[in-house]
Amino acid sequence: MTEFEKKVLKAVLKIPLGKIKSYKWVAEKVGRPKAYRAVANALKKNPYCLFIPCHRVVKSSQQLGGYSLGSELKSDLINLEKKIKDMIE
DNA sequence: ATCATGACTAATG
DNA sequence: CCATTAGCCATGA
Repeated sequence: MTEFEKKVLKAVLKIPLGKIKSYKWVAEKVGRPKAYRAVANALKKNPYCLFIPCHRVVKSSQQLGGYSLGSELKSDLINLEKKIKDMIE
């Protein structure tokens, strides 16, 4: 595991329930505003889906990006979390 | 050191 | 809205 990857994962862990952030946002968070592409690589390499909410990371245009376990699952998870959030509030 | 590879982005036609 | 283009960067071979 490289330092860069750790930083990325840490940043992703901070994304709150029901919210989504862009790859660019993560890149800036780790101090490398232009490494959004590398960020995508890191997420792809570390499918710790149970602990790292990588499904909350989408494209900058709010468009659903990719997902190692299938983009449909990704959107499902996003909607699910949204419901959970509303339910709790 | 060099090269190819993306879950990308922004700009342009 | 869709296609193309150039820029960008960590990572592995």
